[in-house]
Amino acid sequence: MSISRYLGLTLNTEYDLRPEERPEIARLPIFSDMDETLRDSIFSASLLQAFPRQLVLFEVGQRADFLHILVDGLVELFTSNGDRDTSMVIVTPGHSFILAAAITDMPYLMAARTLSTSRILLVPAPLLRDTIEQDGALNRATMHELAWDYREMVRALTDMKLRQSTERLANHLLLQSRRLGGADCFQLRGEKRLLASLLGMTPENLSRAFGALAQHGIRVDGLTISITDRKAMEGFARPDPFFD
Amino acid sequence: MSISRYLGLTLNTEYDLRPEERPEIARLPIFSDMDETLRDSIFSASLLQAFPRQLVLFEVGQRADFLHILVDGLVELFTSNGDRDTSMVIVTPGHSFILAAAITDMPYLMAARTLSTSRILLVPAPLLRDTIEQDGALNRATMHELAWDYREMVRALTDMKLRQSTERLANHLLLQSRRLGGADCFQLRGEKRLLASLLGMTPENLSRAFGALAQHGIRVDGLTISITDRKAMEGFARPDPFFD
DNA sequence: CGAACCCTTGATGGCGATCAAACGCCGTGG
DNA sequence: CCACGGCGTTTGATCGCCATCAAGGGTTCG
Repeated sequence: MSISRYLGLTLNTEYDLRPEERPEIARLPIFSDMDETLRDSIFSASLLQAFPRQLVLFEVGQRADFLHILVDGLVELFTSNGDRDTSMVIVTPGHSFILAAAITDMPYLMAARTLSTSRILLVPAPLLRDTIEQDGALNRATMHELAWDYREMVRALTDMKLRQSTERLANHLLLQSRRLGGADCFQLRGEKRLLASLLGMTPENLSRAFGALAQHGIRVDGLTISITDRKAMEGFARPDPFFD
Repeated sequence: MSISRYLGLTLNTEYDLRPEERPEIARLPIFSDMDETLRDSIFSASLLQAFPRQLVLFEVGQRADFLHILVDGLVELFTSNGDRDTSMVIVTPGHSFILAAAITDMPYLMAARTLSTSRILLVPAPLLRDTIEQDGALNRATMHELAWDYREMVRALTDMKLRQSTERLANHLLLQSRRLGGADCFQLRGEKRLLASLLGMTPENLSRAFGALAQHGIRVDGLTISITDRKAMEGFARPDPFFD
């Protein structure tokens, strides 16, 4: 099976997983606890591919022939409605994507594009489904990842339904800070227009929302965010203790 | 283990699963293909409970001790933000709910209440997790249900981000019609205010949206919906071929 | 019969989208 | 090296969708 044919183009960055690369991939959460023999058989049938930035990996509606696992780089999952489109998830290294489609053998509900140069492991979906049934650890890991993705979607939907845009931004920033161990200063990954789309707003309003948060303990300089008054920030954002 | 203690109240409708009820439950999609011995051991440890309508089953943040499976009735999953709340999912008979929380052993992200008198099977979460690892069919069924729930969430989120309220209503009605085999006339389940909350709008605007759809081939009489001009309806709603 | 409660309809206001223009940054090409 | 053009961001002005507030009609239930 050729990935080039699957993608409809030829890239010289396509190759089978090399032996020296396997340990790095094997440490990913989804594979780390599984049986070594089965893991090797998955790796032998998988392909590690490097993609340039801004490349569309697949479109909505295609069949999910491969589970995608982002080894490094950055990937955006997005959907469109004809005229308008919106980004749904930002995939960070070490995470799989379109797991639900690969497991149920159904068409993608989201399209994917690389935001930066990315290396992606492509695991044939039928092999994944077979191996899941033979290996309890892989099974658990897959289930957990899927459950986690589900919870992220629940959170994004409640965010969209219950909060207005500036509150969404505030909570997003607090969450980013928390994920970096409570850092008061950090960098946004990617352009602001991407963040705007992720939060369900326009770039113009994101800009205004950043301005409004200056009153609540946030300073912005380009892509670097500083939380100057965490108390004020939390008072404005009212993060949910179970979600955020 | 007492469900009454778990719920913090005593109801005379609590009992272990009776032998004559097992065949009915065993036909549910999640159990239908699994090993009979394991299924019986699950049933022996589970409880079938009847709840009156408008009862809150659990709140956000509680630990997921049981997987819930709705045998009959109607259940709403909802979240709140302190002052405001919104309904996230309507659970119909034959489906499990809070599967993600039960599998990952994490707190509920959504609360649940019965919309009508409901019978619910309560499966201890640890037993579920153990049995999933022993039974491939249950494993597959669980994974599929979880993946399906995920896809429903993706759909709801894109709906909220890309469409305005009247379009969401129109597509919801078309989808209901499709799920009933293309019926041109059907009944809404539950009150309209519930539908409004599910679609992320106020009851007032839902009413106005129904009025606006009169121009596009919809007639409403109480809870009965008639699609009088399907072409016009689809022209207005522009359903996505992969989502809707 | 009255009291809730839901649904509807109208009036008003606010949040956020759209349109428009200017600024800064960075690439290329003269 | 500088001029130019493209693109992302910012800021301002305006418009539209939708929430809110308010009131009236219908139904259900005590």
